[in-house]
Order: sequence, then C-alpha cells, then structure tokens
Amino acid sequence: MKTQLVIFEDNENLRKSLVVLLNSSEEYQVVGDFPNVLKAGNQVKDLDPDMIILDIDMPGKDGISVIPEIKESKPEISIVMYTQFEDEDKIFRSLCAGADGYILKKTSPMVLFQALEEVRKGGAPLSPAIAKKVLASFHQKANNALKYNLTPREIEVLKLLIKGYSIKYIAAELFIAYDTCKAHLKNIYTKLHVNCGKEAIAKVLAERIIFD
Amino acid sequence: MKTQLVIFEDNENLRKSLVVLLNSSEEYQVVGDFPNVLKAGNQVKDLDPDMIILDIDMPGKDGISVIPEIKESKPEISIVMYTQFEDEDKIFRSLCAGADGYILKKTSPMVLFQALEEVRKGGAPLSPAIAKKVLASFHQKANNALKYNLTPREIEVLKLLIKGYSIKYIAAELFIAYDTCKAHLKNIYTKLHVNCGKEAIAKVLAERIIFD
DNA sequence: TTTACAATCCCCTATAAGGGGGGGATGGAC
DNA sequence: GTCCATCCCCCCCTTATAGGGGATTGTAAA
Repeated sequence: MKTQLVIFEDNENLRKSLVVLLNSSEEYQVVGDFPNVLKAGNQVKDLDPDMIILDIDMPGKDGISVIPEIKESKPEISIVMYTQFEDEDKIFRSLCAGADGYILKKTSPMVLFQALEEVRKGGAPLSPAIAKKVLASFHQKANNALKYNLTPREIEVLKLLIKGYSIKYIAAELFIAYDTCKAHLKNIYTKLHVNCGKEAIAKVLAERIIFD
Repeated sequence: MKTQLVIFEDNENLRKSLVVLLNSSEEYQVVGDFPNVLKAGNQVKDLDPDMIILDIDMPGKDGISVIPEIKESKPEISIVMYTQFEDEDKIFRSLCAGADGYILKKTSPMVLFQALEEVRKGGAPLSPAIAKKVLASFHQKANNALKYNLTPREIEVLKLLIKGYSIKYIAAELFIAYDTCKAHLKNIYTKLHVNCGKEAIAKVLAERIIFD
C-alpha cells in the first residue's frame, strides 16, 4: 500500500519533477498535483491522500490559509510545508494552523524525501534553521527578573499576580496585609513600566519573563 | 580547531564510551566529563567548552536546573539534552530553560553524533518524537477560541484585553460604547469561566488560546 | 413567522484596584 | 555609627471594574 500524496506547488517544473520522482519510488504515489490551492478543500476531499506537500506562495491564495480547512475534514492527514520562506511569521502561522513539518526549498530535494519518510514514521521534520527558530520561541528571556530589578518578594507577588489572583488573595497567600501587597504591586508596576495589573500580566506572560 | 565538549551523564559506561568515541573523531574533543551537575557552573566556567551534552536524571541535582546558570555565564554555548525522558514536562522545561537540542537515548548513539553535527552547523536537533510534541504544542492553539464558543466580536475584545488595555481604551479602539464593551467582557468571562479581566488574561496567555 | 442570539447601548451599585502620602523594623554596606 | 534597600504596615481618595438590571436592532436559523 503506497503512501498517497497530493502536491500544491505553483512552479510547474518543480512540481512535475517531484511527481515523477515520487511516483518512481516504491513507497509513494502522487494522486494529484496542482499549481494553486483555490479548490484545495474539494480536491483533497476527493483524492483523500495520506500526505500533502504544500507551498506557501502561490497565486490567488496563500498555502497556509487552507491548512485549517484540510485538517478539519481529515485531521490525521500529514501536511509538510515546502517553501523558500523562513520568516517567523509564516513559520508560526503554518505550525499553528496544523502543519506537520516545515522544509526549506534551499536545502537539497533529498531532504524533502527524507522528511516525507520521517513523517511516515510519525516524526515531525523541520529544517535546521526552522527548528532553531521554533526552539528560540521557547527560550525565556534570561533572568529578566534581574533586568527589571525586582526583589525576591516582588517576584513572589508577581508570580501570583500572573495567575490572575486578586490582590486580596495574593496577600492571604503570602501572609501579608492587603496594603502591603498593594505597595509591592505599586513598586512592581513602576519597575515594569506599566500602569496596572492587567498590563503587568500581559507584559510578563507575553515576554515570558517569569515562567515556573 | 576542534569543538570542545563537556559531558554530564551519571551512567559511567555510557559516559566513558561517549568520551572515547568523540575523542577519536577529528572534530570533537571532550574536555570534561562528570557524573553529576553539582558543580556544573564552575566546571563549565573553567573548561569553557563550545558544547555540552546534558543528561536530566542524575543524582543530587536535576540536569535541567543548571541550564539557566550555564546559559547566563556563556549564552552562545550549545546545550544538547541527552535523556531517556520524553514526557512533555521535562521537554518543555528544558527548552524553555534554553536547551538547543533534545535527543532521546533510545535512538541509536549515531543520532547523537548527527545531532552534534547539526548543532555545529547552527541547527537545533530534536528527536522525531520530541519534534512532534513540540509541534503539537503549537497545534492546539488553533481551535481553542472555538472551544469556548467565543463570537468574532468577543475575540476582538479579548485580543485587546490581553494586551493589557483598559475597558475604556478597548471601547474606543472598537468604536463602541463603554457599556457595550463591558457587556462583551461579561459574556467572555462567563464563557471562559473566569471572574475578572486579570484571570481572563492569565488564562488566555497561559493556554495560548489567542495569540496573533 | 417565531425564536434565538449577537451586538449595541443605558442605568445603578458595590467592590477592586490604582495612586498618593507616611512610618517602622531589619540587615548589609560604607 | 550612618546610610540605604528591603520589607512590612497604615491612612486617604479617586478611578476602574464587576455584577445586576433592562432595551433595541438586525440577522439567521427553526
């Protein structure tokens, strides 16, 4: 039973080459190839492939935009992005939409085939440069607590604040008076350059300043 | 100029084998190997390696816990986790702390060497199973807005709320009355099962329900 | 057509939170 | 010793927010 593929790629030469190469293998069979994703939803539904190779920059409609539609109709389908773009916006939009892999065209086509193999085995192939960006998104800013000169006590208060707790509750949790807690928060807001608790929570969580 | 390595691994046989194998290569030189991370900070500072192979489960102290210390003293150092654990908690704690790669021991040792190569070239090696979990952490984000049955307008309001904006400001931004905005927020709070804006921000950002 | 609901606006009240003071105790740095 | 930072506590006052009520449109489904 060959793995059935559909390819969306607007470069005719590249697409046809992929079709020929993949069809010559024992493992893969290209059941459809298209230069755009304007009718991707129906095409995928009709052809019912196991895997999709998806370019991003195509005439008419962005490749990323069809991912949700496809994943919704058949969640177990594997979508491998195959593109020249390595800007974070496109990467994260693709991955969030549900892409299972992200391979850059600038790497050798060999890598694409290895990636397909990896997907077949249940992995998630990412080009090294992509993996690096993905990992970087996890790295929390090193010791931002120091950066803002927060005292240990202020950090304790802040940690509870970003859980959404009320001032009253935070005070109780730390066994200090309500007003003391407010005083700490006042100092925290000053140091973080924000004006209220909501801003503080937003800033801390968005920048991943504290995270344990 | 060989790439200088330090290895933290409590399994004597495994560690010594890695030392021998890596030292036999042209590219690597193991400048230190230790069965625990109790003095990792100083050891790394003294030996000043380019790369670190780091186990997680070691006697005395968790491997993950020394990552921040190491990264702080030398941010450009590459840390590759080499462990048997594939539970999400350890993975994400490692990556958040600053790990540059995460390789499972159950894969062949060959893979570790490939991973080191990849790091040398500026990549970020992840075992397929790990990469899949990392990608999965991006995927869930998509449908969460739907999960809570938020209307498009409510999502708009929520997006502004999680930036830390005041109700007044949000209302102005959306060209609606203050009370309308409050009404939306009331519905949002109900749907998210929270009692106030701070809780809502905390919940949304912590669960990555919305993020564009 | 009736029902349902999203989106809009308004009123009122109680509580939570922010902003401004001041003061006292500790412990380390100079 | 003095100085300073930290941490803790208390007061007052204003604003922001939450929670409750109700009402009107338009739209879309039943």
